[in-house]
Amino acid sequence: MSMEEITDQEQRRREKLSLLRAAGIDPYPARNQRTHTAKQAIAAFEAGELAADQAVILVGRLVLRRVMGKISFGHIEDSSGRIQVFLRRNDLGEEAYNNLFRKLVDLGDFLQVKGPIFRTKAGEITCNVQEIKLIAKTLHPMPDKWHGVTEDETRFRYRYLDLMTNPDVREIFRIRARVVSGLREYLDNEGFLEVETPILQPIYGGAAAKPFVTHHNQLDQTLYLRISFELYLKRLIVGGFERVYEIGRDFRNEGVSFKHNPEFTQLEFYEAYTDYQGVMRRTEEMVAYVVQKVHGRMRIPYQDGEIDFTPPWPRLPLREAILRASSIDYDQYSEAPALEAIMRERGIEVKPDTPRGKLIDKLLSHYVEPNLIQPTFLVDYPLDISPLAKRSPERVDMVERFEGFAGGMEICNAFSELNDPLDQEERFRMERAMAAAGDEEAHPIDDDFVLALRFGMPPTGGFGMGIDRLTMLLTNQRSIREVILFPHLRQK
RNA sequence: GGGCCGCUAGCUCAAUUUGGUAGAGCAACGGACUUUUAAUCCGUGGGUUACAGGUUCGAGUCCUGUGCGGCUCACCA
Repeated sequence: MSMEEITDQEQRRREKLSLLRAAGIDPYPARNQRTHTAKQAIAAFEAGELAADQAVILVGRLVLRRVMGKISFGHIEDSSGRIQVFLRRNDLGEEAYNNLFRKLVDLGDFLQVKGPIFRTKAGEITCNVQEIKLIAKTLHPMPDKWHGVTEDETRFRYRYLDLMTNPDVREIFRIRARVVSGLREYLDNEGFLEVETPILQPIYGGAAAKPFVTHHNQLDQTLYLRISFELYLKRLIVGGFERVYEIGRDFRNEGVSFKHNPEFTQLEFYEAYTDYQGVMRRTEEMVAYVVQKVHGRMRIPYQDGEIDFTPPWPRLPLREAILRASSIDYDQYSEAPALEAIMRERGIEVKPDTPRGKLIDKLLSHYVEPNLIQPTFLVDYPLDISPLAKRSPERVDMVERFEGFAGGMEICNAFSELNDPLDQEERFRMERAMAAAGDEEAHPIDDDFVLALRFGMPPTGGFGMGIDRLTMLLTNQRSIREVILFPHLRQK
């Protein structure tokens, strides 16, 4: 789309702008009037609340126009919807009808119209316009009135055009807002305190990811955009809040794909005096609450099928899930090289010297994740990819952790939080060893966080969920770009 | 980062199997039209075919490179 050059069509609109000004009409007046939205006017008419000669004042964008000589029909659109307008030269006069509406008003312009509501012969509820006022002139021609814009690049880069012409897209973002408010409502009702923690962090942590790096000029300090909220929220549990949550943006300096955007919205909550089992129950209850609030039912369409969010969701040990899907029992391969070898035999690309936990994670995403369409919890994860989770009492190499899946995607991750400061210190040392061995996503040591744990943190369950992915599920979208208003794109 | 696909008028799309004057609908402009529904009818203008090279008498079409986008693999959530 060319935004740089002035096309002949835009040139004509600019000429109209001059003609309007010459006629003493302000094309961008500061004020307008309005008595009803389009939807309110239609509802009031249908309810018989409007007298036959009672004028309403409507505003909106002119989106369709049918000029038939001395009468015209059109549709104006506001955020509540569209309403038909009917204009007659005999009512409006030559000046307003011919010189303004027919000659100087274009599709896309914002209008204020005043007149009574009636029903046409064809049965459409319509405003019989007696007065018309231009309240904002557009200069660029609008997208096709029927097809709108369809090319993804145009839709994302100029999202306003997408929203302007595609009602389904507007609906996605209305649902997204209800998802977020539903989560807040659930957590607020359960006594969770909403908090805000630093986005600019001197030490990043709480996830395995590469950060964005920035710099504070005056303090001459390196800062990282957060990759999670975890370590700060746990400090608040140490401080005595028992239930806290944050909804906000995380930043990860990694690849972009249909399910990854460099910045994405995350919900994390931490709850003292519970464990990962308690968090699992809360997760299915919370998601079910949101699904019910957004859709009014538990079964919703997704891709070719349906997803049923009715709790309880199946719990399946990670080892068993992988065993079933691949017939590989990773407990039979206690050393990474052996596991690596069998994976190579199966034709899975594996980098040499990948740690065992990462191999298991790869088995999960390769064999299991795409097939987990119905909500499912996988439980009991390897310790070496979970440096902040509490050890399983039964096995030293496992932690009390689960991930939730639906629609073939991971949507959440949670565990019994590690609150043993000395164990945490040791885990950080293991991460440092991995970093030394070349793992760019190894968790950096955070001594300040360990200090907080030394002051004592109660047993705590913690949880994180990608809001974008939950929204994908609840709006039946296959790409994260469809649920982020301005997804990341390369500069043109 | 690798592989595959795409980019044509303001918008949506065409353009005979290596090639022969780049078209349509909507939108715009001029005209007709007092109950239309993506109004209809008559007429007119609008293009550096993403960009840069190359092959050819001749390139939207074939070749090479670049940019942007999509899918996919790798990486990840």
